[in-house]
Amino acid sequence: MSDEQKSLKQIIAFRKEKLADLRTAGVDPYPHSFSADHYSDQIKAEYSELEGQDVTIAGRIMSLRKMGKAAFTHVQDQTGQIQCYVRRDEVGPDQYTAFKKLDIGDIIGVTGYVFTTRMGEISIHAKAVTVLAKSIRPLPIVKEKDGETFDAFEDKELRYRHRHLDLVVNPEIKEVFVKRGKIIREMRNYLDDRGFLEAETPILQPLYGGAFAKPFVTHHNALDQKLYLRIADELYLKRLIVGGFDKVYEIAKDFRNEGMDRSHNPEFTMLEFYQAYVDYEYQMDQVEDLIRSVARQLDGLQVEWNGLAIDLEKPFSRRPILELLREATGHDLNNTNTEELARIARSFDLTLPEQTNYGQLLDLLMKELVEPNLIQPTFVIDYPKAISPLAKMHRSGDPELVERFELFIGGLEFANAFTELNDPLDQRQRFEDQARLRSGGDEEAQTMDENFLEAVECGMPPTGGVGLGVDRLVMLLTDQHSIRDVILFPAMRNK
RNA sequence: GCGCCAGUAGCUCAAUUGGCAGAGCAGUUGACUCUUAAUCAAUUGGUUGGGGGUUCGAUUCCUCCCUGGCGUACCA
Repeated sequence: MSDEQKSLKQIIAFRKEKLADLRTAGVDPYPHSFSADHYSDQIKAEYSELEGQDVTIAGRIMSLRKMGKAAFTHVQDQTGQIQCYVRRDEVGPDQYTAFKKLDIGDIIGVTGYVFTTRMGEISIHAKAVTVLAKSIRPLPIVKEKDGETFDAFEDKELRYRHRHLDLVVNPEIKEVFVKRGKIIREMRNYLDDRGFLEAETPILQPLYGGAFAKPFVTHHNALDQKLYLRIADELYLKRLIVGGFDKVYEIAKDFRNEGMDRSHNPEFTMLEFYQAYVDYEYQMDQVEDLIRSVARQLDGLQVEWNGLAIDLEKPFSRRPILELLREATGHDLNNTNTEELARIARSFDLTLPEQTNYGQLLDLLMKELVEPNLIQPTFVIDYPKAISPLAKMHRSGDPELVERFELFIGGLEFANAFTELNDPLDQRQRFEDQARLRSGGDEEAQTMDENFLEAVECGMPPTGGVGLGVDRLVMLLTDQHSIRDVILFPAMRNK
């Protein structure tokens, strides 16, 4: 492995020597604290007031140009970089000797007055340089001239595996994670302002449910019992609704043991919120409003994503799934059976899985023929009962339809929501139907959850519930096209 | 899971039909008190992702494996 390479070892050995030299010279290379009073961007912004004034900054050495008895260095703090001019006659021979032992990557504090160099760069003329942390492992060095970048650190694998380096060397990516923080904060604010309770439900669950997915399995030693990492928190949050909390939400890490690609990470963040006495129509309004409210905290309601201009301001359209499928296939799918669906799918050259059921076929048709075209925000509504075991029958009286919506933007699914099924007998029946699918080979069919059913049997108020993919919302609002670029430490194979 | 592509120094990349594994930056030593890819001089650094094979000789050809990227399938 590259860590074992001789030349890297050599570099580290040299740095350790310098570290020892510093200690010999009476310099503590790892002091316990330091007080800076300015950030680099602030000094640049307030240059006219600060010129000639003393400031103290702290940060990492990103470039170093030593010239005998003087040197220039760029120091990077949380806000950016600023150049420091260090002159022996100014800082004194002891500090200058110590300074000469420093490397790119070391953390230092600099006190000095603000000035502009002959080349016109706002800089700090150092009066004192303090070593705050010596680095012994080299940083990838990115250089730049006339807007051209040299030796960029851009290997995706290295960036994801060594995110600390990525953040140091490509500081522009910090913006994505700052925005991610804002998005989540605004979600909380939005729901808190409307009287929602933030709840925490189990991640380790004896039964998993609330979505169609394969779980991660683990084992509790003391209980000698199998546990699953949650795939959703739906069933627990609904128990809280039964218990009398009328508005609850959780921003939850969910875990699904499935493939990973640019829109799927095995652990991902989902916002789920449930509100008693409202239906899915109310929730459509609320989701629209929530997304707008979050977008306003960032760059506004006109969003550019993946080269697509997406308008979050116009009312999101609401289209029944069967209507969309009729437009896409030319067939009225009301009252179709599995065989007819399969025939239609084949007529569009879609490859069908060996074993397939009605719900999976509908899903396939949607995915292939409809979803990629749902660029502007669209609520797909009124799903077939067969693929919605937790959603309530449609008020229209159609025995095949439930009150459910999914939100699509840019061809990606962002939310899934129902008027929640609160008829305990119907719910039991649905679980039994799922169990049949399961024994028929559908691994993702949901499992009978007696504890949940018992709760519903105690009486659950009419409820509207929503699940919203947080990572995807971050992707949309930061114009990132891979989920790995909105997750600080995306899942990677063990090396 | 399947398909395509890639892996050479700490970083970014070369290496002709199979013929001594190279450059820039970083590092080391020295010079240099307004530089900014600092400059100048000298210099260190390699099990070419790993195993096996073909060959007098493999970074190059074959094969298996590892890792990643992209696409595709399932899922949000």
